[in-house]
Amino acid sequence: MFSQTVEYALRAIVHLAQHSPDPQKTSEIAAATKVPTAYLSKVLQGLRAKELVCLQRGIGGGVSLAKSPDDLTILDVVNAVDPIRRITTCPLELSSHGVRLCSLHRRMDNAMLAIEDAFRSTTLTELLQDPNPSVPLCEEATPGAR
Amino acid sequence: MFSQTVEYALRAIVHLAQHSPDPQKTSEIAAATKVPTAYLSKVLQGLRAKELVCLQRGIGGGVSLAKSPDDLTILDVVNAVDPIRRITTCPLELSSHGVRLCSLHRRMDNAMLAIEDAFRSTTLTELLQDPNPSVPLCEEATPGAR
DNA sequence: CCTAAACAGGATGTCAATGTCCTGTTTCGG
DNA sequence: CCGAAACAGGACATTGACATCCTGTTTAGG
Repeated sequence: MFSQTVEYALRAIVHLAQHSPDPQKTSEIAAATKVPTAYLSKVLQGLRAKELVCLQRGIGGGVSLAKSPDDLTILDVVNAVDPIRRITTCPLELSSHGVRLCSLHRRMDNAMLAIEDAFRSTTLTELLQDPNPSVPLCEEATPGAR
Repeated sequence: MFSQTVEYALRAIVHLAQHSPDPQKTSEIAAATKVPTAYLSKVLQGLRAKELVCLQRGIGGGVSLAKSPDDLTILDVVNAVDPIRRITTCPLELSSHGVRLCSLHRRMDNAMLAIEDAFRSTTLTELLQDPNPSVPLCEEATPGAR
């Protein structure tokens, strides 16, 4: 349903948000998010192209969010790497369907609209503040030990 | 978002439902739905494996629905050819997340759940009875003007 | 029983997504 | 200025989705 690249991009952005505004090295993100380092590098370049992250070369460099976690939604990330393709015209190219989708494609597009809306309404900050015992990307502290 | 194969399968099923219970030849379905004939054949074989359609060889043969359009949902078709993969365990394999997904994956799974529910609640009969000026797969009659 | 109709299914081709590797370029700190 | 750190990006490998082609098998009907 969602591409692997979307999953990777979201993990990376979440990791960055957790450490915002400190820059993180690609290798650090890769290790923390269990994403192949070399591939993550490509994914991050895609995020930079959409100006979601800043990439800084050289010693002390790394990756940082280009905008506040308050202003960054899940949809921003998804659309940056693998845009949700809404159905805007009849896939069969029936001219009379044009903008007025038939019941089948109307329902399929409604499904995608629902996802778009859900993702647009969730910011990174909300994700991290979610009262959920499992913190994104993080193993829970083991109660007894540690 | 949805694979091409899902799109093709839905078109074929809709076409069959429109002509139910008469069997249709694969080539007829292909022409009506604008799906490559040889590929449609494979897709239909997948639908047969899930017992959604019956395939009959020889003269007078063809493809027919294996169940009533009343009992056939969009979800049945989607899951037959390209199942919606819900997120049931942490993709990072964090043991403490296990069944209790973190906020990120919880939201992603909720999105897929919403689609599942929407598709499960729509039968083929409902699709065809939808008060929509555009009939699935069919070009509208051109009424002189407009 | 023979033949044409119609599906069955293996072989093969193409392409984009995913993933790896290696070398180049930039940048900071000393 | 020099060198190590860190990203940049091209080349390449792998895999599965999508698609085509061709031959085989089944079946109804004359």
